[in-house]
Amino acid sequence: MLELDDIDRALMQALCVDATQSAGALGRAFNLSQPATWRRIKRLRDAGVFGPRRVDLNLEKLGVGVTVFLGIKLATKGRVSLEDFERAVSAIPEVQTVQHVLGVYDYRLRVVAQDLPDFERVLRRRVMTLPGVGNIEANVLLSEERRAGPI
Amino acid sequence: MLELDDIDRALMQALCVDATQSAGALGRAFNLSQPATWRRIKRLRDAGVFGPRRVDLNLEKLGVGVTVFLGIKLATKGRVSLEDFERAVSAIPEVQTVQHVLGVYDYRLRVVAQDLPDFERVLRRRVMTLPGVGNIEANVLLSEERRAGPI
DNA sequence: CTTGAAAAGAACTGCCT
DNA sequence: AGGCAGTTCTTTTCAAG
Repeated sequence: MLELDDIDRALMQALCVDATQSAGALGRAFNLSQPATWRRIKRLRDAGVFGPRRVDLNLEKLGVGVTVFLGIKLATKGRVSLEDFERAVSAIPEVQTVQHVLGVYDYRLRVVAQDLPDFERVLRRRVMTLPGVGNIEANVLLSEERRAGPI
Repeated sequence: MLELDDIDRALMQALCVDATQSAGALGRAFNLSQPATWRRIKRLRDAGVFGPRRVDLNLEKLGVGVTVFLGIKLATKGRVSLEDFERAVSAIPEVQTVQHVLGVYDYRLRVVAQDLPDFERVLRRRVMTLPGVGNIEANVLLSEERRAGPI
């Protein structure tokens, strides 16, 4: 198992927030030289702790005004209907994330739209017509704080 | 307002999935030269459509086995109790994301833990003792598909 | 728009404490 | 383990067609 000290954790956290930072810049924050920092990052990378690097979109600049979380309970379950549902939901461009969950809902969707009228269109014409959909609950995003994680 | 053509959209989408790709590599996918691609990306970047670049953590490698979404309804609302709640929830290291929402819940939390017993500890000792908490609903993540977005 | 080349910066290596 | 000095590679920028 991988051993992590406080500096490793701090490096991971910093890279989660902004992956653009170079090894040199990161090192200065911890009084480490560029190669020392680089070696630590390489060790973490080789251990596979880093997943994909992605860039977030600034949704406001793209005319996206509302983000809504939908909790969906399926009416009919079973292997086939799950796959049908997942295939159909993947075809909706406004759906950013599809999470298969266990609990109150069966699926949770993160959906974006330009405004509420636009969201209503997506909801009525795309989401409510998905195969097997039973109950739908919605939460509109007001604000969001993402953090590095527990490590 | 920023004008986007299909290539711009495809570039954005590709960068959302993997921000490591160089302008040259991206360009080859669309039969564009490296400088042409680079200029398009720079134009998008200057327009502010790209938010922070982050790296995802491979939670399994870090001993994190379960991800749970909590929907929380506050018992007492008002400006003070919201701020109290947000401050307290930010102090829980297992909380990855805090979303203030409008609808069935007041807050949604993305919480990670090593396993279910560990999650129960977090739930009982940290989450259920948060100030103002009323009702809590949980969904355990089974699988997740993230996509580029609606643009 | 293209190709080609130069400048800047980051990544990587070896050797040393 | 960390630091220093150097090399290599990529990214970024510019010149010219």
